Amino acid sequence: MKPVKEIAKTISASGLKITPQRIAVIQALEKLEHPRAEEIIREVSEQIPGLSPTTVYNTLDALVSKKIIRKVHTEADVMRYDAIPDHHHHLYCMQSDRMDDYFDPELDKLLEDYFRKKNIKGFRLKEVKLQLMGEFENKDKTSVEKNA
Amino acid sequence: MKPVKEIAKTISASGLKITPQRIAVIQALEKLEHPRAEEIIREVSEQIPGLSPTTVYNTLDALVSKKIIRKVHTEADVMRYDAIPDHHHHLYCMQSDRMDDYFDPELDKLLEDYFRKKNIKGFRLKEVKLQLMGEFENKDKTSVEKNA
DNA sequence: TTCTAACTTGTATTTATTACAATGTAGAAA
DNA sequence: TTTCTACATTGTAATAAATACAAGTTAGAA
Repeated sequence: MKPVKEIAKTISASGLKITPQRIAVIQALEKLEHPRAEEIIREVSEQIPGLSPTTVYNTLDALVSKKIIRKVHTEADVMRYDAIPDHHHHLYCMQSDRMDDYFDPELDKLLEDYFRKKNIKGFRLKEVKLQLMGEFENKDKTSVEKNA
Repeated sequence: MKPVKEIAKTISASGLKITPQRIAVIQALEKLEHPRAEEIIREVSEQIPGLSPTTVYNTLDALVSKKIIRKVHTEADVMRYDAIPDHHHHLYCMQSDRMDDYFDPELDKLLEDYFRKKNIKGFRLKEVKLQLMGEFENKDKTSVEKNA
């Protein structure tokens, strides 16, 4: 676990104020593995009785905006559905929340070859999904179609 | 848009019963782009007044389990956080909801080269995130560490 | 045509997250 | 060190996505 001093420095360097809550949140983030907010709240509450869940949400948002931590696995907080069951990836723009399909058999082949050679210890790989994060160059939904 | 007949056949072939609600949900899925449940509910409600949101959720779950459609962008419905701001990917097991970090500079290099050559029309790519879906071979959290 | 498992509905809950007003405090400036 | 204020925290309440469940309905097999 990182020393408190170092954590404090990181917080301070980003322009945020150092508070016991923030330090504890970062410590929890390091101790737990990809925790959800609720787990962090539970963990931090042990050290800081009377902690408000709102504080944890605020803190997480603040840390994310300063790029000290990341949100993972999803950018939007809701489930989305896809009518196309064939294997494909997604282009996604966080600003607009727009998502387009991306087909690229050449890339799939490349990845397949790569992971056939590379063995990930302790993990049986079944499927590789890519999220291509970026920005769409115009608003027209049909402009990026089946990206060949 | 696919003809109703074909949609009906797909539903039937999977062992599910053909209902107006299910056909309308699939049509909505094709019309809308990666809709969230709420958008589907709104769309389908126009054709089927008195539609229950529960039906849409049930239908989506049924279609997903039959692999007629997919859930995208997230498998769990909650936000998760990551203390490591460095670029890395994730190993994820849907069954256990376990997620591990995955570092692979060689792969990143490969992808960087690939996308430098390949220009995605209408999209300015900023970051490539991989979700490696599969199963962990044992329950020990520390067994898959910094996967070299 | 009958019958039953499968499906839909509607209400009530649960749970994650956000809004907001009041209070408290970190840390810059005096 | 003390003061001061913008930034943080708290707590309550509201919102919204998703689920549970009991009751009624229907697809489609027999």
